[in-house]
Amino acid sequence: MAGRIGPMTTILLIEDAPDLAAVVRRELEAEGYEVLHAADGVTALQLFDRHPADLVILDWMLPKLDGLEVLRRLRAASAVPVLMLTARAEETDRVVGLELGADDYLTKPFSVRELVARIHALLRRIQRVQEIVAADRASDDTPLTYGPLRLDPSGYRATLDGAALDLTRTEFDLLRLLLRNPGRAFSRSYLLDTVWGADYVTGDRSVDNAILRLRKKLGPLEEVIETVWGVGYRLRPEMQERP
Amino acid sequence: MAGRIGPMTTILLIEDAPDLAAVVRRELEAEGYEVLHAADGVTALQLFDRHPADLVILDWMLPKLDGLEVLRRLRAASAVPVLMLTARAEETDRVVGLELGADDYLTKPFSVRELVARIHALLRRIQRVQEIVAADRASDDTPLTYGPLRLDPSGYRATLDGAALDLTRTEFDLLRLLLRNPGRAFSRSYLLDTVWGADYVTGDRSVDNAILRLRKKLGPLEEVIETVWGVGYRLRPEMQERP
DNA sequence: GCGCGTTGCGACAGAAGTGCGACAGTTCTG
DNA sequence: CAGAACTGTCGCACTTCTGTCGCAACGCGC
Repeated sequence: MAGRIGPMTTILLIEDAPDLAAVVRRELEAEGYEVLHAADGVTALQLFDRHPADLVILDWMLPKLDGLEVLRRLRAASAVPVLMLTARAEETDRVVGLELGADDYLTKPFSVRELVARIHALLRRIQRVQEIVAADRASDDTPLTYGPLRLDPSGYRATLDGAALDLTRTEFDLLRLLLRNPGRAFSRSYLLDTVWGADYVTGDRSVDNAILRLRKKLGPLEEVIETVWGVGYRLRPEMQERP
Repeated sequence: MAGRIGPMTTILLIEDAPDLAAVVRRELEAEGYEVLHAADGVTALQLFDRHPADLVILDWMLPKLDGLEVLRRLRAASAVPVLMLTARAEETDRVVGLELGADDYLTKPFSVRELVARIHALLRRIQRVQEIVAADRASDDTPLTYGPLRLDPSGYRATLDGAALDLTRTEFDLLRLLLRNPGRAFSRSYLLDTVWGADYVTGDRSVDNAILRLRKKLGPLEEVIETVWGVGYRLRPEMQERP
């Protein structure tokens, strides 16, 4: 098991079956997580309100408020990563769950080891995003250039061939992220997490549109934002100068 | 189905009924597994100590040490996947077993066919967990090379002799997996689990076709993806340079 | 050599992903 | 408070991808 750093990671477990809940709790605590437990949806939401967790494990079938509704309400206020537990019979439903913003799901019966592995992976993913965001926010007032394009983060100003480019904040942030990582492909969800913010909830198509609008403003340079089919977008790597 | 890859997968069968044990053993061996058998709990633990198996089939009712106790002691030392056989269908027993870390259950009487299916599923699931953990450890943005071939995972970009290779996401993922493990043979089901995703349902021929398309795009390099007859595919190990 | 299971491969249709215009709700601005 | 700017959603067309199918070719055991 890995040692935790800083404040303990808190996991909210929403599960009505006492036995299963006990198993999972013990296992997670053994892994060094702090575990909060709620046996029904209403309690869960109240609990989350008072103690925001870093991750939520959510059973699909719940008394009072079913998992789907809990997810919906959670998502109304927070972008906390959610792992859903579903029974095999509800196969089709899990699609709905994912669409509503669950980050992962596990089908019962599952092995606790798998649950733990997925939680690790999920938290790691989140953490990575937060690090990027932090690094992105911090420092870096250095102007960025890409061909005739110039971005001045400190003044939130962009110019193309010396002429001012009128970018909105979203467009600017998006372009800045791309310019900082030329050649790297970003998925839509990644962009949502970093540019829009980890607790902003919206659909994938927002990214499409932001890209669309950004491309338009870039005019002849629009093609430097490449579409990576099935993945996301990428800034075409600046080629080496040569005679 | 397809044969096994690499070193043989070993299954420890803990079952006191001789007839049942014989049937199961025969069936599993026909599937290409190596089967160790113990008729009671004490023998089983000793055996496991000397020959760690890849999976354990554990009968609930056993002489000397009952299944639960065996499971408990197994778990004290190992995370080996365990499939329990129980005559009782009651939920409570399942929970107790789950609590102790069994990974799956089968209620007697069961069909051997189902047992085999579940073993396959279980092994695949475990493999997937390891995959998740591994992927989690190595964020792997390191470019991969193989002769004139170059893969940049972070940019989802591939080049051959410096020229861009237009690969699909699936093709890219597939090639990346191969490049990460040159010389290792992958079965179709493994590829389906890792490249396509463990819960994606499709036929084996999808893999064939993906390989076909990938080979085409590789042009003169197509032959580096070797067919391992009756098993799957493999990237031909890169040979040492020589004049 | 024969038969059987496996693989290669082209064709095709359906699925999935994307570009883009239009619109409406929200926020900003004067 | 009205108008402008911004941004998320939706719908549609279009492109690209990919699973399936049928048949041919191949490998392997007998």
